[in-house]
Amino acid sequence: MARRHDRLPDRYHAVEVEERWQRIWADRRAFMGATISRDGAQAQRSDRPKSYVLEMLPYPSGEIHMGHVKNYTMGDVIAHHRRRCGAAVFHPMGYDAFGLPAENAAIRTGEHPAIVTARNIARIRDQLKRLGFAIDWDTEISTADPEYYRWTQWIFLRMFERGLAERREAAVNWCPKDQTVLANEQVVDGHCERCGTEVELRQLTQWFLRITDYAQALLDDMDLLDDWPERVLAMQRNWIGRSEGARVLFRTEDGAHEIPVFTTRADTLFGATFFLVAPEHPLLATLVEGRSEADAVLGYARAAARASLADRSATDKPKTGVFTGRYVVNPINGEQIPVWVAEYVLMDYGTGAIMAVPGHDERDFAFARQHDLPIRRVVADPDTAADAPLEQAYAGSGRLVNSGFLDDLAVDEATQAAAEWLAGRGVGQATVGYRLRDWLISRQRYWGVPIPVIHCPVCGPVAVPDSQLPVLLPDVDDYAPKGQSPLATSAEFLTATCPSCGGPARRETDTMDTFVDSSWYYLRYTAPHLSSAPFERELADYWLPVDQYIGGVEHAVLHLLYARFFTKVLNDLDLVGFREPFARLFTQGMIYRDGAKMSKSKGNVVSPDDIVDTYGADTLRLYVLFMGPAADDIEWSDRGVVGARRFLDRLWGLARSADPGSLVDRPDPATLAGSPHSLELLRRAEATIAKVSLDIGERFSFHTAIAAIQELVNACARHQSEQGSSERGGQVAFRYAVQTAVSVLFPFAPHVACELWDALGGEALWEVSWPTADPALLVRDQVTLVVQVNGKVRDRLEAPAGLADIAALELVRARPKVIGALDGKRIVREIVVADRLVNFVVK
RNA sequence: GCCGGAGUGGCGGAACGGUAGACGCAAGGGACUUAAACUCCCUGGUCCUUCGGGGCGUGUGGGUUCGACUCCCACCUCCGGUACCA
Repeated sequence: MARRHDRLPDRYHAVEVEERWQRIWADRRAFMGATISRDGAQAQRSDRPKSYVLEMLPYPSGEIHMGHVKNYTMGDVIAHHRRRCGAAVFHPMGYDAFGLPAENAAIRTGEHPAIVTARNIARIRDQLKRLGFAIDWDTEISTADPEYYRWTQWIFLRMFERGLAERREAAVNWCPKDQTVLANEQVVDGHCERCGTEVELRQLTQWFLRITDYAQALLDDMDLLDDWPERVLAMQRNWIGRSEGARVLFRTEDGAHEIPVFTTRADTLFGATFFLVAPEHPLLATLVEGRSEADAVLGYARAAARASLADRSATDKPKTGVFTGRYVVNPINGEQIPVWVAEYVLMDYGTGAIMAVPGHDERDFAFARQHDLPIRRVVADPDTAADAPLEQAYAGSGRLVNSGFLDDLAVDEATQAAAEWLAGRGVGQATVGYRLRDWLISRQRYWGVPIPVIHCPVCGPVAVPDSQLPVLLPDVDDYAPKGQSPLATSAEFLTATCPSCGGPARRETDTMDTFVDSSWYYLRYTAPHLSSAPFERELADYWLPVDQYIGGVEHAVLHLLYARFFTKVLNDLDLVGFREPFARLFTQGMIYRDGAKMSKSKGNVVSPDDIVDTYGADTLRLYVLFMGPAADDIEWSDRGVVGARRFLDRLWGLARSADPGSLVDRPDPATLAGSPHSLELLRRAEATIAKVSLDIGERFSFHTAIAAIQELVNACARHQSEQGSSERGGQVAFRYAVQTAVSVLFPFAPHVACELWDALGGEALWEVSWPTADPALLVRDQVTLVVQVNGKVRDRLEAPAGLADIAALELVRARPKVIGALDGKRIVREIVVADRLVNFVVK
């Protein structure tokens, strides 16, 4: 390649340098060749190890923010490092392009969401390119592209065939502002995750994906996720909420109905003094039919149904309830206990009915006190009498009392004995409950994937045949939500023929939750243009699981759980050969400013574009990673950016003083004998290689890697000012050190690194093998020995490395400070840590 | 309440059980400049000091160890997740 300058300009003009190298990389297709051919037909056969580096795909809201910059810079650093270490790297990009913001913009302006989205994508693509990310742009995808979403529909149909997608009535979360239902995971503290509006519960017929069928698998396979952050695993574990217990059958006093309950405390069955059902319990109306209590009970249930989710789930209010006038029989002792309806019993956990044991459950205790129901002790610790009254629920350990055949057993023994007893009589059995609920995916909104189903009055819901996919989004006049999907306003779309009986039918008008789209995108990248299938198994099995996935922790129980679920389903359908999509996960921290998350409404946003304009993309990339540990939340500092730029300026100046010339090999330390500054610089260069390799490759500690490069650059400057260059071999040592700094800086600041590498006489730095340190130069020949007396530092001295303990002691004892510190003391013990310290224990 | 994580200078932070504060920001002093900016050099935890040094310092209190920011126990504070889940 022709040199552009005879020498580097004396000033570093970042934007110019960056535009130049972005052009060169694009022209040379620098980051694309290693992946897959355009039609996705064939993976490039390679004996190199593969590395799939992926960051969570952005929602194209119009602008990228600092969080994106940090996210994609981290991925880019890893991709560059792995590529130069010899891996075949796959580093794709796409857009999570369906969703509410574009649709809401369309409602305001009348512009089609597709146009809004296309414009936003173009803008974001430009911004990403301007930051110089080494992305394989040939594999770019958009989830709103019909060629993508036809496969989202296809996967849905495979789930439908297997009974994993089903339509059923349930109490669901309804956001009155967005006019749509929401998944459980999208409700935060009773409010809509998107817009913050209080969520209502509505009884509706909706589409669900049966993620609960996979609750145990999602839990079990966490064993495969060693390299996931503990907190994400903990959140998922928590969310799935497995609890072991028993299902116990209670029968109404007239024997007409069976009502099962779930309990984790089967041992306390003798303590059940009343029975509660949720206001939504299907048997409730039947139980009170024709009774004087009916009005009160059903009125109570209706009021509960009207309450908001936040009100329903508040724990600090009185425990309300109404007696139904009915009784059930406790199977363990034949006792008849009254049935109440109570709001605190949830229809969607367990069976929607519970046996209440006020003596040993805090909530039941409160309810009993409130409504004057009996409280009976069935567990007592060794210091407590069996008939001691309870002033509060006792949930501790102890032995059973007042419990017939369970008396004297410990809690866990009794739990098991009770379960066995119930099972033996066919009135119960040990079982496992989960908190996880099925994934509600219907959305009554326009800008999403149409659910590919036709409703036939004769056949019911029928799958759209694969040959008719994609079911395209129709054009509509008005995108505004009106409690049903805008798709329903298109008569043409609505009218369909039943694929099964050929009769007139009606098309499903709901669209899918956008988290469905992003549950499989990482597979599509491996064959982004394939027209015969969502992906090709051979390619998917080659590239996946993702070797390094990077994103925000806010998706811990959303995207990350859903994607794991999808992968398991696809594995069970024998479409992929792996059970987990992301082998290693890194969750980055958020960037704050003025103590708050950056947001337009708070007016504390720093635009990446502005920083690039002022300092350059390399400075921005360097700074977002230098700010602090990548996993931590961190406060943005405008001044801090300047430091990153100053560092690049300093390196530029040093490279300029070595330019022009050609690359040098690592000098042989023997040639630097008698050149202490230069030998020291060489050692520093080697130590930097080792440190940066470790920090990028294993520790995810980018800020310390950058600090190490800064130390090397400082050492180069010192070498210059200390006349190190005039030493024998000093010029070569200096060139080598600068060259090394540029080489290892490359993943962080690729443009300026390429420019300087070019000036130093190198070529195509992105393809140059990652350097390895000479181990011989990593061991020091001079060390600082620390002398302690009783663990307190008393002296420090330079000594040759590798001294025997005796020699070290002798050397240290001769030091005046040490003599002074030991004067008049009796040495009890001497500890020598080779090449590190000597500690005298004295009295 | 339960689960997870974190507490180190003015600030972001560093430190295989072995020199606490690397690197950077901000600050003070100096050089350069008519001046400022840029750049470069020096200082920098804290208290005492006879200027040699010395005491105290990593949220608190204990413990293990020759030696603890690091390991163990108890606690405090903050952040995140979750919560009538039976």
